Order: sequence, then structure tokens, then C-alpha cells
Amino acid sequence: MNRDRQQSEQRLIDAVGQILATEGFSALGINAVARTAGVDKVLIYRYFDGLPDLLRVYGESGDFWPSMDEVLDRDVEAIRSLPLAARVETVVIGLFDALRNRPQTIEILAWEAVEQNALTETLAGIREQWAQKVISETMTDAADHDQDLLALASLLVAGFQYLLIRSRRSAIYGGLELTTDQGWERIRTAIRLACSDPGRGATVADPIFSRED
Amino acid sequence: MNRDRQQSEQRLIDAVGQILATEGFSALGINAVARTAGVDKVLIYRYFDGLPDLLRVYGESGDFWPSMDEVLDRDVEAIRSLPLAARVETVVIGLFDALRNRPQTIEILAWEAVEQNALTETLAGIREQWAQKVISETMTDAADHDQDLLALASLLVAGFQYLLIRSRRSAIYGGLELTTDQGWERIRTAIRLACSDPGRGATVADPIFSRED
DNA sequence: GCAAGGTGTCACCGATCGGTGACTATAGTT
DNA sequence: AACTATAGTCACCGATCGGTGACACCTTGC
Repeated sequence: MNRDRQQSEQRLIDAVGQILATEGFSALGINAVARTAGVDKVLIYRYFDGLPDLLRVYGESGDFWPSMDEVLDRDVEAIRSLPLAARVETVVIGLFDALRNRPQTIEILAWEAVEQNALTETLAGIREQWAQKVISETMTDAADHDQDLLALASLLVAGFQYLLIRSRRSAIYGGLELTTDQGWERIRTAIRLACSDPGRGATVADPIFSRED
Repeated sequence: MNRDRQQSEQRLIDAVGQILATEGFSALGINAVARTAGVDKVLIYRYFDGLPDLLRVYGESGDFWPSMDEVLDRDVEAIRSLPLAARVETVVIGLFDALRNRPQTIEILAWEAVEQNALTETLAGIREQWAQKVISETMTDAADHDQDLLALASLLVAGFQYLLIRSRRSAIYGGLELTTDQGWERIRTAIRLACSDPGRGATVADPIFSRED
């Protein structure tokens, strides 16, 4: 139509996000993307070598995972001085708050739970890198700890991610309201409850590596 | 072929379970069920009035959720005398162990996370009833408690269910091994860690940390 | 003017999906 | 034997899926 390859490519990329946001990943096919973009589907093959590549480009172009700064609202130095359990709580709660505002990321996470493709693999890679970075920068002492707080953190993240996924279609899970702010506040409190354990020697007043740094 | 309606119906019901177990819910369609059962697909419409009804019958015929006795291995009386946090831990851990051995239930849970149909609704109903029964029979005092242990329980169940779902396709999530017994033992320990909190008072007398011994 | 190459359009392919109408074959009843 | 109800078979429908070949259009360089 307009004889503008760049614009056509962008319309295709945008169409992916639009379909994910409005109809969900199950509706995301070659024909739907082309139709939404108002572009012939053959261009998906010409310009992106197929749908998987288009999904990969879309995944790399978007902002699907919060930065470390967004998750750790306080500065990193202050967090490093906290005991391990408090650091875990900060990260998990921060991730919780950040992901709640990312419906497209939740959609991709739902997809990832069910099948693998170029887009879910891209997101999985980003997330894994992110986790490694967070651990190496703020939780180097986790291995010394006698309790497996990293496993607890992953379990809690898995838990609220599952609830976020379910909230797309269901209103309730296990007595938890998934559509109201009060419901999510309850979940938030439960996360903090799971992390904050005085018995673990993890109070803010008692930093665990006050030894000699 | 054999002119035996009962047998044909049973073959169709069995085919649903077989497809779920071998190819996953995404492969479960009218044609696949009929082909697997070795029966013409028109019989699905005649005998069950369509696939949704067949799925409902399959869901009601199967054993997709553990009984309360299976989850609470000790007798219920002994559990009632435990503090609330210990009861929550017992139930969550019990459910965790029970669901790990139910691949078809995990498959339906994965399906349920993504879309709704007669089978997932059946399972959801069974699960909700089950949860209500457990709460009313063993956790009537939860409302009096100052901490929301029921929300914590649902969060933990959501967490390991998500990990079970992911384990169908992925080997790792957040540093957790999803294919080895050691990995699942780590998750199990993390669940117990989230539940057992001396700071919450009324803790289980865990023999290891008991002061009298 | 002319050829070449990139851009977009269109028609079509085979496969598969859920769904249905028309048929045959068998068993039981009278 | 004739009739009826049911079990099972078969062919086909329209829609949609991913994928491709052929062609028209426009810009650029010669």
C-alpha cells in the first residue's frame, strides 16, 4: 500500500502486542497478525522469516520485565545491609508489585506455562538472567545460610505468578479474590508473612552479616 | 463393530484419559478422541451430546483429587489438636505429596490455567468443595488468628501447582530443579519453611528445635 | 526508455478442525 | 418373515489453519 517496509514491519510487531493484549496468546497466528496489522501475511515470511522470528523481535523490542531499579525501590546499598530474609522479601514483593502492572507479561507467562515458542523462550531468558543478576548482586551469602531462602523466594514468585495467570480468567482461587485490590493486598501480606520470620534471625534489627565486612 | 454401546462409551472415556496422559490437553479434540478410541466420532455426539459432555463424564468418573484421608495421613483428631500453623503445613504438604503422583490432574490444572471447559470446571468444583471441607473441619479458628494463614496456604498451593505445571515441559524454574527428586525435596522444605514460624507463636513442637530435648 | 529489484496483492494449496446427513447392519419384538 | 429401534460406517460440508507461487506496482539506476 504505502511502500514503506519499515512501517509494515512496525505494524506487524505492534499487531502482536495488540492481539496478546486483547485476545490472548491462543489467538495469535499468522493470519490474525496479518489481519490485525492490515498487511498481507506473506510479508511476515519475507521480512521476519516466519512467525517465530517476528515473536522474537517483538520480545526483544518490548519492555516485558522490570529493571532491577524498578523492583528495588530503595537504593541497592541500603538493601545490601539488610538481613537475608528481608532482602528476599524486598525482591519478591518488588517483583510482585512490578508484574501486577504488566498484563502482556502475564499473558506471555501463561503461554510459557503451557508451551514453548520463540517469545516465551525470550522472556524465560530475560527472567533467568535477571534472577541471576539479583542473586549475585544482593544475595551472595545465601549459600551460607542454613535455610533455603532462595527456594522459598522462587516458590513464592511461582505462587503469585500462578495467581496472576489465573486472574485473567478466574475471579477466585482457594478463597483468594483475584479481581479486587483487597484480594491482592491479602496476597501481598501473605508473601510478607512467609518471608518475615523472627525465628530465622531475620529481623531488620539484627543483620546477619554484622561479622566483619 | 461390536454393537455394544456401553463398550463404545467406555472406549471413548478411556481415550480422553489416554490422550491427556500421552499428548496433553492441546491434542484433545473430537477427531483425536474418536481416532484413539477406534470409534466413529459421530458416536460422541450421539452418546454424550458432544465433547464437553464427554469431558464432564470423564471428570466425574476419574479420581483426580486426593481424599482428605490421603492428604491427612495421621488421623484427623490428632491434627485438630495442633496449632493452626502446623495444621496448615500438614494440609499443604499433604496436598503437595498427593498431587505429585497425579500427572493427569496436573495436566488438567495446566489446562485450567489457560482456558475453561467442562472438564476444568468439574475439577475446579471438586477442588473448591474439598478446600471448603478441609477448612470447616480442621481450621475453624483461622478467622480468629491475627495472621492470614489461609491466604498463605493458598499462595503456597498456587506456588507448587505452578511448578508442577511447568515441570511438564521445563526442567528448571528460578533455580529449582523440576525433574529430580532432590529438586522437589527442596521445594518441600521451602513449603515447610514458609509455614513453620516460631515468631507467629503456637508453633509445632518440632523435635529438632525443641528445647526440652 | 528500459531493466532490475524491492514492495504489496491476490489466489490458491493441502491439512485439519468441528459437525452432520444418509446410509448399512444387527438385534429384538410381534 | 416383517417391522422397528439402535449401533455403527461413510462421505461430505464449511471454516480455518499455515504456507507458497504468480503477478502487479513503484522506485531506482543505467
